[in-house]
Amino acid sequence: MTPEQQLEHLIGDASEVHTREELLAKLKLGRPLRIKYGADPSAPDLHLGHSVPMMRLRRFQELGHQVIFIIGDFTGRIGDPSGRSRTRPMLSQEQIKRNAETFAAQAGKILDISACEIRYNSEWLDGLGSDGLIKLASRYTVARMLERDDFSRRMAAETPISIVEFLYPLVQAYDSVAVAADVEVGGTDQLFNFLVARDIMRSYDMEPQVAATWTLLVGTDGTEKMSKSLGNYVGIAEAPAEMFGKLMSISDDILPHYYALLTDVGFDGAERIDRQIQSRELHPMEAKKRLARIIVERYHGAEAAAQAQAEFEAVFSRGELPSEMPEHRVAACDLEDGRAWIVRLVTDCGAASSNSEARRLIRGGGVRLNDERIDDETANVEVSTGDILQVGKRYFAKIVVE
RNA sequence: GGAGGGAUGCCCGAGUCUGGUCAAUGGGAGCAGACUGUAAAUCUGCCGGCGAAUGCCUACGGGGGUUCGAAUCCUCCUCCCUCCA
Repeated sequence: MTPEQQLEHLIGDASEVHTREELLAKLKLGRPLRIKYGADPSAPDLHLGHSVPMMRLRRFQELGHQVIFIIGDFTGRIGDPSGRSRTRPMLSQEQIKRNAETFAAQAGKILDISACEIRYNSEWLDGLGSDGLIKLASRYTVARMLERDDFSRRMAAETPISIVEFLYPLVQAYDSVAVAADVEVGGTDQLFNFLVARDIMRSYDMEPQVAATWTLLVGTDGTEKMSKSLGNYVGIAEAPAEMFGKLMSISDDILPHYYALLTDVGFDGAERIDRQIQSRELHPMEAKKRLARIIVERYHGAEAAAQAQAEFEAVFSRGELPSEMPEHRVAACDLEDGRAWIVRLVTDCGAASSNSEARRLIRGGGVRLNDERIDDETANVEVSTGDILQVGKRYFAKIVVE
């Protein structure tokens, strides 16, 4: 590949790059570039949102560049303001260590983790000292800090902004100095931080890193960005069936968005699929199944993906029972004349978190025993081994009396 | 340092002047049901906990108080915001 082709391959689908010219110049040097990616020390469960920049990192890696993961253990102790309206909880050192290990294990599903450099930023930040920190802070101004959209929004909304939040971009910028980053990649929410890093690097007489950001993946709810705390995520480590199901439940509207960011078809391919759907050549459900198949395959292999699809079609299209169901054991001595209170049954098997919730589900008609709806919350139902308890569309359990 | 405003359920936000009828109006999110393609849209119900139930417990930033009774009144504390310096 020529440097120009490499450029296109690497950042062709990025939403912002500062600057393409600089990256091209760096690629022409012919040496392995140092590609920085800041790993969140508080989110050990990676989801598809994380996979977007990571898939791009893999491309860098395939072209012989050096990927550097920065575990923000130091910054994790401060709390990260990026794109959120609330400061994060602080984490303990052991917690961070454990998270970093899960991170590496999960990231390894996307790229070659053994070829990555994994660094903790406490390595250089602990030794910085208060004078070092103040000197670092003197390299930037409050006015420039306030340019950040998140800060101005929070000022307007009268929500507090802590001073440490001003420090965070600086410290993160210092990471780039410490590892001599050539390129930093991440989501668009990181753009501000990346650009601060460019300024800070310049002030250290270093060549500024190239900042490349990709659109944030929208969550399964179709509106907010994918995040664990919003519960709209598909985890990389999730079981094939879960993954497949979650992907099938996304809104049609975001289907092209998912294709573009999560598969190799690219923006053009995603657009083509969208056109086929518009012209009714392709059923949206079919397009969604293909997408789910591709993604499950990436994390679990072709066989598991095929199985997940078959299972999905059986359970949700044809209304059959799942091939595997968790067993719910009931002690015979807890039964009266072979009967159990339906509310207890639903709560005990874990389908409801409280009796009140179980009552609601029952009243709402969401509970079935052997395919028969039970809507009386006071019912004492006869149970025996092999009975199937269903709560909502997705929860099934096989009852075992012992 | 001074002056003023505020803190309510997952989130937003009424209620506070004129104490009880407040588990607390309304919206959003969420859950279940109907319709479907486990899509969207729409419609219906639910939406603190425990109880078969009259009911009981916990909850309106925290403590103390007034009262038969407090989200609502008094008091101290904590935190946030705005303006001035």
